Amino acid sequence: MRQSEKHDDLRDDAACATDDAGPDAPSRSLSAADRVRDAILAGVLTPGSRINEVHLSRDLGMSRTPIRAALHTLAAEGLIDYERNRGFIVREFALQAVLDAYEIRASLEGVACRLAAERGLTAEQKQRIETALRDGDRALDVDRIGPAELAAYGMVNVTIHGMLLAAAQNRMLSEAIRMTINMPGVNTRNIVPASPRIMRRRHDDHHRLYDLVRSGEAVRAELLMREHVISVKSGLLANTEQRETDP
Amino acid sequence: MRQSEKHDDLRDDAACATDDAGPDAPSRSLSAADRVRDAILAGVLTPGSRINEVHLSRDLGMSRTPIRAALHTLAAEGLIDYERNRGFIVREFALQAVLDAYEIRASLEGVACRLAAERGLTAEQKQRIETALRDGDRALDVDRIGPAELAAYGMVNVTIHGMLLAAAQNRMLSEAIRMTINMPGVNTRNIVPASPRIMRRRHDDHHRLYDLVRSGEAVRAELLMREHVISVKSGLLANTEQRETDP
DNA sequence: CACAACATTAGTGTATACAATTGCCCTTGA
DNA sequence: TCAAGGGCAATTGTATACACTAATGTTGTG
Repeated sequence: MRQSEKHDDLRDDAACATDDAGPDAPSRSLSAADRVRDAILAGVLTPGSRINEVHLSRDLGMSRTPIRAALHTLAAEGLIDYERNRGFIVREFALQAVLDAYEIRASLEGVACRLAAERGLTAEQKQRIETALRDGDRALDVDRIGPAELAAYGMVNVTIHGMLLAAAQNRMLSEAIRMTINMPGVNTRNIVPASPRIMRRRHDDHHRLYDLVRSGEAVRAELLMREHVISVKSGLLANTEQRETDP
Repeated sequence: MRQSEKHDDLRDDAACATDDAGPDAPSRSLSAADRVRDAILAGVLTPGSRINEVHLSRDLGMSRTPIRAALHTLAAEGLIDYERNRGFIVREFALQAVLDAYEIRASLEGVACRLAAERGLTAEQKQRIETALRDGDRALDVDRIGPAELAAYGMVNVTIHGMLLAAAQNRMLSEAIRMTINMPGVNTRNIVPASPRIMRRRHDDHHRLYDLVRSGEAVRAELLMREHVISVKSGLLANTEQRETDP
């Protein structure tokens, strides 16, 4: 079958999954969920294609039982669709859906930021944010922003947004935001390419957000965070349009 | 065992699950997910208690396999927690979490309303909303709002919010909003008790929301919907405080 | 040649068996 | 009396077998 070839990319990593077996090793179904999720986000499993449980179980070196559990989890997360007696299908996300996801995320992170401002930051959160802010300053204060600086700034970005989200102290909020990030095409880690000027402006937002949250200016913090995230959407949109007319 | 007694309430319905077996019958795991979800939302399965797969499978008249699939789904939905080798635990929601859920929902429904205003309503959606608006007018235009009127208004409420959400044409948004509603203590169906004056004001919001969406005033629609949902939170909060000091 | 009915096969849905882990109770010793 | 340890029961994790559904190919007929 040619469908099994689609899963070939997973097989290599499969070997290393069976060897560890440490006491804290995640259960197979959890590891399977992570593996399949990564495969979808990385584009290895192409949207619209059906997921064959037998092949997948062979490739991941486990039986169908944990596989099915993982697939049900991913279905509830919205990454794959389930049809009775037809199994699971990798969900397709239109560009419009991706753009909408930024709207949703902007709104949610805005709320998170407001709650964070109302509830305050722990000493550790403050410290980690301040460190991240300095790291960001350093990464962006160079003539040429190379891959190393980009990677560093990516971590800075994750840390700051993560700390503000943690300060909101609400799990549902975290999960909803994760939904908006866990979709093909959206990825905090892979920073959308942007000019140094825009990146510095975004990082300036981080400074201002921190100041607003720390001083408890909840409404302003919410609005700025919304704008901050939406600007990424605009950048993505411009980038996409450019890419379409480019080649 | 005393744990099995906890599931007794499920057993009665279990009988009718096995008899139908129509061609369009949902798979066991789906029906199990629905059943357990309802049980949690209805408070039959108490927060904090562990879910015993064997007992549950007996009570629902199916094997553990579809049960486990259903539980994984519910875990991804956030209704229950999963701990490796310890199984599933009904999640507890503090009052603060419930209140936060309203904030999240307000924000999300606001976005939905904005998108609906931008994207427009279909003829059918318009018609169904207009019908619902009239039904609501009729239900509230009485001297004494009794259980029948309350139930009728509940359906009106669901229809209007549902149509506006559908008009937003975004699945992730729908799913995220469902998350905020599918939690114990929050329930669109069970309208929070409110005075006739407040109910009429809320329904007036519905009229204004429809007008704004229909005329494409996206920003105003978003803001009004936010306020509309938040007001329910305030009502709930006042109600809870009153109930605590009452008896 | 087109098409429909059937046979075949691939694939999902569920049940059951067994392995592994956890939690509990009882014993034993200080 | 209490703490530590060990064994047993309960419960979860995974594998496998089988039933059932859907898809596919094949063959016979108009």
